[in-house]
Amino acid sequence: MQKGRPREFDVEQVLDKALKVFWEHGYEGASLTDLTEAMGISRPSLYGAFGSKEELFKLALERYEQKGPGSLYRDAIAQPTARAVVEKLLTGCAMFLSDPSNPPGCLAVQGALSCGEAAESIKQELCRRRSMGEKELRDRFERAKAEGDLPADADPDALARYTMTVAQGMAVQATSGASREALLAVAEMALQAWPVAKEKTR
Amino acid sequence: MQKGRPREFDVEQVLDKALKVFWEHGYEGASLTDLTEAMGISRPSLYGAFGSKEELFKLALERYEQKGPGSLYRDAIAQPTARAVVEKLLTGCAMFLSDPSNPPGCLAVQGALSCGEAAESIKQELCRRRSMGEKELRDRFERAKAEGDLPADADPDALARYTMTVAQGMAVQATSGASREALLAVAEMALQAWPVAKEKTR
DNA sequence: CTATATATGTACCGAGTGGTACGGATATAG
DNA sequence: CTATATCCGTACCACTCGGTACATATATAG
Repeated sequence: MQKGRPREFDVEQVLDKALKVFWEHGYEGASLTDLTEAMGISRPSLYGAFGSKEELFKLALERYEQKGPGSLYRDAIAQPTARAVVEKLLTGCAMFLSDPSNPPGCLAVQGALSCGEAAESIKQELCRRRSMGEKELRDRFERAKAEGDLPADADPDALARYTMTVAQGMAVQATSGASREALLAVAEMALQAWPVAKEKTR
Repeated sequence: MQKGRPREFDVEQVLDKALKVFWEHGYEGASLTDLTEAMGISRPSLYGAFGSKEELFKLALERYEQKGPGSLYRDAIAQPTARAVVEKLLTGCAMFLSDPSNPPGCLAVQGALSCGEAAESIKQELCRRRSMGEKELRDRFERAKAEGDLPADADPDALARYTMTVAQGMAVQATSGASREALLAVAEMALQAWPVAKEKTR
């Protein structure tokens, strides 16, 4: 066992509280006072356990992706067809973004979409994560194209970007108060744009 | 003519500078120091001419909508068919969001998507403006439906929300560095989802 | 000219920011 | 027990935030 006085709080538990605050107010909008009050610990305890506000945010972000988008993307990409991938992803987004047990919207979108100089690195980190998601989709669509599951003239790059655009737009909508039904309707509507494989058109 | 010492700067000119700063860094991310330096005036001059940071932002926002989205929406809604409306709107968004003479992205989306308590009223104001845009679209689509330009089973509400979702997603993409070509491709892709009038399907 | 009204620059305000020094409390190791 | 290591709470740091008091400069009105 560890030497010295043991900490009086559960790290993952207070990290969840911090995540919620960042989720609601973004990186810059969440002050240390907001955070420590929600987490129920003092500032020195926070710094002792997490290092800095920036590191705390990154840990909260990892926890966020682990709980939400991570499994969502994994499940989606595992679907047998490109269309099913997008269907799963967009309906999953609709559900997740409007989950009443979470703040509305997406941390990776609204966490630091625009910010002051101090948060520039956070902004770029979030941007990087979003483009990683886009890349995963693109790779999946490349494969679908090779498997004949997408038309030969399909553009995996454009399809991935379109899908991410809809997902990110849904995040903005959710933050603005859109209902779950509304988001699901958007997901369904977005799917109408999906190209059909050649076998089906012939 | 006005009595007293005349101001030594052009109000609209410095307002444009302020707009640019808000556009790049959002409401909270733009400090008074950032603003006054960009505008080339002192703090008391700023307060004398604009009242407060919040009022300055609202004036900049009006100027923003006047220069950009305002005419864009007007032109789009004036199109003869619902499909043409959306085509005009989304391609217009793609062009505007990636206009190299402006900061990338959309002030109404990224200006205060999430924020601290202090900016809550700004956040809600932007939210209100976005939903006004959505309402304009919905009304236009209602009309299109009545005119037989949209199928009888079309859902103007869902169509408007879908269109706004894509537009807002494009704003996030633009902020993240998406190129003009990429945004135009998204707009084109999004149009594939558009329902065709019954005459054409029969 | 004087009186008045507005703008400007300097220098400042209180409040809040992220972050920490330090002493006392609480655990294990010997 | 003592020694050591870690944690906690108070109280504080320098800095930045949005906003302003005040004296001075510059215009018009009479």
